[in-house]
Amino acid sequence: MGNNISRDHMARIVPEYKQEARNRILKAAQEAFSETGYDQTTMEAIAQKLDVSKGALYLYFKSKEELFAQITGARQRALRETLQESLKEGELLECTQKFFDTVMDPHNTYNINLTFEVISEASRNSALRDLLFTDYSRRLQILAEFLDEQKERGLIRDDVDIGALSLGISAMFNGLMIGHILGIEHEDIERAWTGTLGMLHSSPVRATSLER
Amino acid sequence: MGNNISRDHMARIVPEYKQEARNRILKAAQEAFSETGYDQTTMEAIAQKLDVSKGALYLYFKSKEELFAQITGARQRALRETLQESLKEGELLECTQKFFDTVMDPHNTYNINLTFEVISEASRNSALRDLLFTDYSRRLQILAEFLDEQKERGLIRDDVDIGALSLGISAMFNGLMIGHILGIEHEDIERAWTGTLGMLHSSPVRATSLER
Amino acid sequence: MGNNISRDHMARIVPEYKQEARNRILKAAQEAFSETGYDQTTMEAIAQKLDVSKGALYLYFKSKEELFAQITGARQRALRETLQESLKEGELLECTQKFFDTVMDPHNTYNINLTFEVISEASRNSALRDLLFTDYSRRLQILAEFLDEQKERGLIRDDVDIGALSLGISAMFNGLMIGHILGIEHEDIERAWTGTLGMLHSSPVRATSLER
Amino acid sequence: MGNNISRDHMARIVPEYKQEARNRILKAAQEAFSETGYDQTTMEAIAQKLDVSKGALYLYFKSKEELFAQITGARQRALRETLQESLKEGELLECTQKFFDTVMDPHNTYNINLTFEVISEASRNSALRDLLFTDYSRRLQILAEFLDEQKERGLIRDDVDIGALSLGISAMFNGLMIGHILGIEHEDIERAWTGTLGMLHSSPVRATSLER
DNA sequence: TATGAATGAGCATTCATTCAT
DNA sequence: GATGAATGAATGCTCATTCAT
Repeated sequence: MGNNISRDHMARIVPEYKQEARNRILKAAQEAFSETGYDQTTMEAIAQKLDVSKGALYLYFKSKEELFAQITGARQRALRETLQESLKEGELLECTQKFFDTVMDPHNTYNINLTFEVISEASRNSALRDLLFTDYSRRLQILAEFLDEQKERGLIRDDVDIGALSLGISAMFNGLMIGHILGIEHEDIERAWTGTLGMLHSSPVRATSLER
Repeated sequence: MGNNISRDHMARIVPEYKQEARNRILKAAQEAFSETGYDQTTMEAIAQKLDVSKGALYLYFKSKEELFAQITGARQRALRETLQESLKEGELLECTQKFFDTVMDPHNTYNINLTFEVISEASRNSALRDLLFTDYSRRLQILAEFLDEQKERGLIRDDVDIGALSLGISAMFNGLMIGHILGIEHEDIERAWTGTLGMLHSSPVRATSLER
Repeated sequence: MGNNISRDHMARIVPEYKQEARNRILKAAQEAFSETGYDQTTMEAIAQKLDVSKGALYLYFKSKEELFAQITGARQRALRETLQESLKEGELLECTQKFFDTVMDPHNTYNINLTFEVISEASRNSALRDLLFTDYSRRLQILAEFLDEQKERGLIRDDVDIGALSLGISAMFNGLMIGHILGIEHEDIERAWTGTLGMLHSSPVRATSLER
Repeated sequence: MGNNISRDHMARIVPEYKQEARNRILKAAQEAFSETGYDQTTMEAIAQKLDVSKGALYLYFKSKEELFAQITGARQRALRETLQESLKEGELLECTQKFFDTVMDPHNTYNINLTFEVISEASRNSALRDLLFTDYSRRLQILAEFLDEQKERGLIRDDVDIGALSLGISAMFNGLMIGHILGIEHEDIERAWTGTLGMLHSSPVRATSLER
């Protein structure tokens, strides 16, 4: 009788305890939400995953809604960091491939299924929508800066509209995640990703060859 | 007291009556689901949209779940038809633009919001997932055939992997719908769509010109 | 399976059915509230008294709070009517005695215990307080008019402040109800009521006798 | 970290400490109960008023119920003392006026609102009811003795039933407290109190003096 | 065919109380 | 003595579904 949320991991009195407990809940809740969806996931189910009472969850989050919001926020941050990390150096194909692999990696915390739960919810919840919009814009900005640099280095044709291209690329990525959820083979998705990006990428090369 | 589902539109005894009533329900339900999401939409709300009793809905559909499934099926069919219609003749950019405009048209029955509700649900419901997968594959097939034809007509480079390209294009389309939901301006989305497709498209043209 | 709230009393389709059902719920709820208090009374308990499901209650009242408010309103109306009825004709002692007996009558719908539940609640709920204040004022008005008439008929001394007297009398009545709840014998309460009122009443008589 | 209940007021080891702590809790709890009612007041809220942990309350009172019972007991004692103090010397009107003013004084610890919370509870809890009955009887006794004395001094007519009168007077007082809660103006209440008592009081005096 | 009253299982949230530290 | 994390039982309310009429 009397488990505690971060069982045997940390003494209940140390200050880190609360943060650790919150994180455990966030993780379990993300898992649960991605398995059964926001509405169908009960607080009871989340508590059971942690072998803890329902009441305990409310010591850390004041409602199911807040729990979900926190998860969404964390996911957005994680996604942005992954993107920044991936685009640190290298060429377009290589970098996007890195991003792609990291996000698609099933061991990753970032759970793709949940993405559509969130988007679905955003289509009716303007606060959430605004949050996602802001984050999405920021990611587009990061990608656009990267592409600009590539352009300067002559790896992308001069006449390319970087704004359009970054939105196009990010859209394709999101779209492939849908394909992934629907059961498209990983190998097909990867081929589409590199193949299509390759087409985009190769054009300037050809163009360059023209200059000869 | 007591409207009936196809109020004065058709005699209740003729066989078409039943179909007509079903369609009215499907339409109201799709609207309701896209406004409030599957779980948050009550049968009561759907019934109220039709000015009909809750019980009446169960005369035509055996459960909320079946109602949703039927809607999904109808949406898939509609989407396929739109695609076929759009690709009937013309060139890539022109055809995809037509498709894009038709689907994005807010007057269209096909409600984009609902798409993510469905995908979200599919991520946990394998029967639904299989249904969507089949339909998605069929659409990819249609697109691939179209692209093949373009290739034969020399409008696409010989070395392009059509399977990858069709998946890439369709993914981009889906991804742009996400952007749309999140509030990206319609004009930006259109620019990304035509811009990126243009890049794909133009390369072979350049390549072709080289061969001369 | 499938009781209905006004079991065998009325067909479910007739329009009076709903009113009848509401009344039954109001009655059961009033009983329950007076037995266990507002907070401690569960909707479940009320439903059980009626041998009905909890959900059924919500077909007639949108919340526990509304149910309580309706009961309070009905009680206020009943009390006013009793007062008006009692003061229709006769002299002070006789009339107030009639009022007293009617309200104290345990067979009466008006449940005294509940009164203090309501007052207690009113001490923190200004909307309820305002409602009670309005009703109380109205009753005071009715009593004052009665006393005025008595005064004109010479049954009450000329120099008596009718406003003060009516508030004093009504307060005494309310105070005796408290005594009743605490277990003071009915006979003692009655003696206090008539005895004290008698003192008030007799004064003018004596005064009158002075005029001889 | 960790205030203790009688913060710096007293060393924790001395025996008085415990009593001091109890009193602080009783005071805070009475305040809380009168603000939000017994059921709606949480132990958490009481603890917060004292800037103390919930658990601490249980070191001094074994349950919420006991806490409430102790408060009730203290209130009864205080009320009796006030009554005795007020009736020590002087005439009826003067004495009762003193009592009235003391109890109604908002700076008084004795919180009127709570009275009805207690009565309400008593209507369903026989142990509490018995307690209140005993105390009430004792107060009636004190008042009766006072009135008897007044009678002997010829200030009250010989034929007055002192038992009835004391109950009547005390009831009127209680009833006026209800009026006070409902928002009757203080001045009206006072007028009713002195006015009605004045009638009781003056009549026999007049009558008596006449008969001589 | 259509109604709408009724059901009953379910769920988020609250809170008095306990107890390891 | 004091804390505060954790419990677990409760409770108001909802809603898909059924069924008598």
